[in-house]
This record gives sequence, structure tokens and C-alpha cells, in this order.
Amino acid sequence: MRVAGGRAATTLTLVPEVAPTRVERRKARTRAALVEAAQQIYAETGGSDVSIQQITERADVGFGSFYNHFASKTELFDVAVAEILEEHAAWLTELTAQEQDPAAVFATSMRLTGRLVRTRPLMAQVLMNSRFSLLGAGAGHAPHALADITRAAEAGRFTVDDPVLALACTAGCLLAAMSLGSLDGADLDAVVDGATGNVLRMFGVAEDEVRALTALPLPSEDVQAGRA
Amino acid sequence: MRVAGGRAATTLTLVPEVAPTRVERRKARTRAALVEAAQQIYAETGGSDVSIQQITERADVGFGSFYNHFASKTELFDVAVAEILEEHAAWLTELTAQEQDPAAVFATSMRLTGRLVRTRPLMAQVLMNSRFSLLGAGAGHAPHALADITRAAEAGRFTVDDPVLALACTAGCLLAAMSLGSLDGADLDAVVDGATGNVLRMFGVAEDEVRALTALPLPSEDVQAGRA
DNA sequence: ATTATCTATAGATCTATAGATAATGC
DNA sequence: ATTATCTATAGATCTATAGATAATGC
Repeated sequence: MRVAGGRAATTLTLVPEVAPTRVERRKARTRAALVEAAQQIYAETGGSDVSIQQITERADVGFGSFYNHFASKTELFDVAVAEILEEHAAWLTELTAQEQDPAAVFATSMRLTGRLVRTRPLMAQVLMNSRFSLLGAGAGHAPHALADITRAAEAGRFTVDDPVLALACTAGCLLAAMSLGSLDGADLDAVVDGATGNVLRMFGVAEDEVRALTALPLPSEDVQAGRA
Repeated sequence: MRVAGGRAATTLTLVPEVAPTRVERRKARTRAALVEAAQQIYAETGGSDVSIQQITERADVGFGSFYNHFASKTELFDVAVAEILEEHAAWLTELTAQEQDPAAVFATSMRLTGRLVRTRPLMAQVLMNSRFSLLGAGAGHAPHALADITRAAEAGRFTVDDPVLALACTAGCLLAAMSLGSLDGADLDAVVDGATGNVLRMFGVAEDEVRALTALPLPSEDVQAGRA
């Protein structure tokens, strides 16, 4: 990730420091508008089957400006998805920071992510359409989740013989639940917690423990949505 | 589904009867070539982000012929995916026809479908990219699988409180396993059987029963690939 | 005679770039 | 003076259709 302005960025900061000059701030705003337009389109259609003109119109940016920031549509959409994955990972890491038990972190992360359908629909839709890069155990929150699973297994909380497969199945169940929970009239929380229970059962967790882990208190909706 | 030729088709036949005239057979061939080209492209790229010209070239068909069969790309791709879903459903129904136990039918269906990555790569890729229409409990093999789950639950083999969610999680785990099993050097059968075991565990199946259900004999690879 | 296929093409996009404009830095 | 944005446009697609061709039915 490069920080706008081309100054040497030796640390990976998730919230880039404010660009120093007005020109650079303006440039960053234009770029951000393009990225957000791409995220909206990706969330709505799941594809890049759209003209650059439609993107710049949605972003309310002059057509030619596109090429000041991206060489192609593919490049823009790659960035758009990657930024959502990073945002998701950072968000989860923050919201679960004070919890020590890896099993609890795992269950809470899944329940929180499922609730994004309501609390952050754009992020949820992008995640669904990207399928998390379903297995991409290297991107976004995946390495963190894999570590949670491994630690929980080492602590004897989970019984898992292939953690990578376990992670992939978790992502699959979560995406499935988010899709079901997006349907009209669905009880999102019930579906997501049900899927979380399913995954825990898959990992050999006993029934009373499943109930406890899927009933842990969650941050308020305002905090989940980043409004507080 | 309409049978080529426009004659009244009162029964839904999966293998359409041979068209009566040479003209109609030729027309059906052209249409089939377009559909298969679309399936290949969809399998490779997962999208319809391709020109009609590229499709007709791949199908080795004159450009204008496209419009004799389809009004738009979307229409073609919808048909291309729907036909694969139907083919998959018919294939599974046939290969599991003589098994009575719904739990065995369920487990074997999942194991066979995962192995499509090797035995029928085109079908596998289309299924993966379509995400089965992940939850579309109304399309393809989904209604059949849902019935298997319900029957197994009624027979006391599975413990499931939301069969629709159970089906969606199954599809999610299966797709995840197929993706993992497609990677270089992966042991597809082990990953798929592992995911099948995970799902059974999710349904409260005891460990020895999990082992039995994921070790049932399967039809030969030739039969699986439809070569015999 | 009929009908599907093919070739050719008009008109409508869409992409990439050149050059003008506007805003800021010095 | 510099730099990002915007407007305008040339050239390259791409779509949809018209009309010619080829194959079959009667």
C-alpha cells in the first residue's frame, strides 16, 4: 500500500496520515471517490462490467481524472476490494481486541461479520461478492482467523485436523448465512448465530459451549457501524 | 425449458429427443455450440465480461447467428448456467439412485460433486463460479439435497433445526473445499471428504458414523466422468 | 419455398490521450 | 511554475440488423 503523495512510507498505516498539502488532500479525495464508486458498483453488481464513464459519473469526477489514478478498470476494482478486506480486518481486530479466549474471538468475529449485512451493507456486499477470496488464507482477516482456530485447537477448545480447510468452511458457512440473512423477512441475527453454532459444532465443540459462545454480548450497533 | 423446434413439449425431458429434421438438428447444434462456449468462458472467467464476437468465435459460429438464438449476452449466460445446474442434478440423481439411506445419499452426493473438479472440470468451475446460486433452494440439485437433509433428520440420523440454513452451509463448505482442492498439489479427495466430514459433524453425526459415511464406495471414475 | 447461417456495415459506445483550465506552492 | 482536474475527440471496439448465401423440405 502506498501513501498518497509519494513520500517514503516505511510503516503500513491503516488510516493514512493526513496528506500535508492541499493539492495532495484533493488528489486523495478524488481517488477515494473513485474507489468508493467502484465499491458501490461492485457491491451492487458483483462485477466490473461497467464503463469507466459510469464510474467517474458515480464518483462525480471528470472522466480524464480516472487515468491520473488508475491504469485500468481491473486495477481500480482490485484496489476497491482490497481496501474493503483491509478495513474489515482492522475493524474486527479492534472490536475483539480485549477478548483473550481464541474460541470467543473466533465466534464473535463470525457473528459480527454476519451482522455487517445490517450495520455496514456496503462492506457486507463487497465481502459476499468477493467471497472473501474464500480461501485466500493470506488476505484480509484470514490470517488472523486462522491463528484463532489454531490457538483454540492448541488450547483444546476446538478439534480440527486441517485448519486451512476449517477456515475455508467457516468462510463458506458465513457467506451462505449472510446471503440467507439478506433475503426479505429473514432474521439475520438468528441465521448468523445459527451458522456460527454450526461451525463450532463442526469443530467438535459441545452443545452447551456452543450456546455460550453464540450468546456472548456484542458491542452496540452504533459501535459496530462505526458511528461511535 | 423449451425443446428445439418449437413443437409442443408437454414433458420436461432432460435429454431432449432428437430433433426430427436436419434443419432443426443443425439449429440445435449451433445453439449448443454457443451455450458450450459461454460455459467455457464462464468457467474460466466467472463473468460475462466478453464480447459477443468472442463468444461466436469460440463457438465457431457466424457472428449474426447469435441473434437467432439469444437476444442478449445475459440471456445466453443464464441459459448456460441453468443447463449446468440441471445437468448436475440429473447426474447426481442417477449416480445415487440405488441408495436408500438419505444420510448416505447426502454424503455421497457431496463427495461426488467435489470430485467434479477432476472428473468434470467444466461443470465444477461453472458450479463454483455460480456459487450454485448458493442458497437458491429452488434450482438445480438443491431441492433434492434439502429433501435428503429433512428425511435424514426425520430418521434421527441428522440433528438439524434449520434445514435451509443447513443446506446453505453445506453448499458453502463444498464450494470452499472445491476451491481448496483446485490448488496445485492439493489432495482433492482428502479435502472434499474432510469437508463432508465437517458438514456431517455440523449435523450432530457421531465420529464413527462420520467415518463410515465418508468412506462409502463411489462409482468408478469412468462412471463419474460419464465415460461409461 | 423456407429457413438458418453467414458477411458486411451503420451507429452507438468506450477507451485513452491531448490540450485547456483551475487551483495551489513558492 | 507546478500539478491535478476537466473537456473534447480520435480511433477502436461492440452491438444489432440488413441482405446475401447455403442448405434443406416439399
